[in-house]
Amino acid sequence: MTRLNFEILHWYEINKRNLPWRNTKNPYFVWLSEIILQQTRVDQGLPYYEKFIAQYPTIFDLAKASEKNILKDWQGLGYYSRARNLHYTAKKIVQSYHGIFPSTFDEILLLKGIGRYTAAAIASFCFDEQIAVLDGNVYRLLSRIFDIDLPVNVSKNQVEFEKIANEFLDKTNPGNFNQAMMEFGALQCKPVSPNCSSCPLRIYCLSYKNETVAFRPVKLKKQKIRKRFFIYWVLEKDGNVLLRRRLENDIWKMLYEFPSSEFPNQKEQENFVSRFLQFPQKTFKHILSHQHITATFIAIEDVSGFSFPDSDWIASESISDFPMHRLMTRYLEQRNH
DNA sequence: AATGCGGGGGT
DNA sequence: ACCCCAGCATT
Repeated sequence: MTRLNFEILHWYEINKRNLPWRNTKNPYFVWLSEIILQQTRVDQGLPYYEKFIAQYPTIFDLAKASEKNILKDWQGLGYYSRARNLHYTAKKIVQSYHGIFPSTFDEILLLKGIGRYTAAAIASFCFDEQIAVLDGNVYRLLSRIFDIDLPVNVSKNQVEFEKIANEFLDKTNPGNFNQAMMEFGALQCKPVSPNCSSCPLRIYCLSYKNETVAFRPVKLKKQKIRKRFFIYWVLEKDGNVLLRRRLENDIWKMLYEFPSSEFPNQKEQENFVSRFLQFPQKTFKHILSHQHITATFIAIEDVSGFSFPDSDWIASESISDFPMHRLMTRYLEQRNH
């Protein structure tokens, strides 16, 4: 145990948040929490975790649920493939493992929806395996402590970071140390304006010494944002509304929405919309990490002789039974006012 | 090795 | 406008 390890563990004992998945070694609970927390802040994921634990107390409950209901409970959290893989893996563990969660990194890694981070987290938290987790917090913390200028988002460098992380790992209690590393990154060694002035690692931190804290971790380029232009048809007839499910390999796969059309650019969308000014319209700008969507909802009451393939009439009052994406719920919230 | 996948919060 | 978040699957 180095002085650095000790300082991190000491800081953790004093500053750690009391989170429900920290009070258990049940791999089902830990797995569920880790899937929810992938690319998701604790504050955002916590209510979903509580809901899933209440709704599906065991992996058997999750396995026998319908994908539709699981997606419904996941609604609003994003990255919906997480929910589909969660369901797939629950069924897999019940059918092939008699409901017993595999207990080693190598076995856990084979499960769908579980990569190197999540496998290491479950193996170390639940089964005390000596393997370091490597998430955004740990990349940042290691980059700063050792002033590493290797880009963290280049897969070749992942091997090097894993080597460093596993050497750094406190082998006496790997699960606790892994959580301490992530908590330290999340609360103390924050991405922007880290709290160096009160940092117990300051005297050991090479990037602090070299005044490169603000430039660590190094990341290569940024992804380009795609702009998209949608029309949504809100078609109603006899208290029913037309709904369809997105089956394409695209955003919001398997979620429900109104029938839609897409346009290649803003001009074509505006030209089209302008032909329907006699109907109520509402336009939303919806921001995803990787796409900026402009969507115009056109409401036509009592349509007749209008039909869309691959869509179905749904009773208006039961629309909330269907898992939908955030753009849909934004429209529905606005419409109810 | 590079790209796509949500939504919320921060600066 | 840009970054970040308890990453992963696909190509």
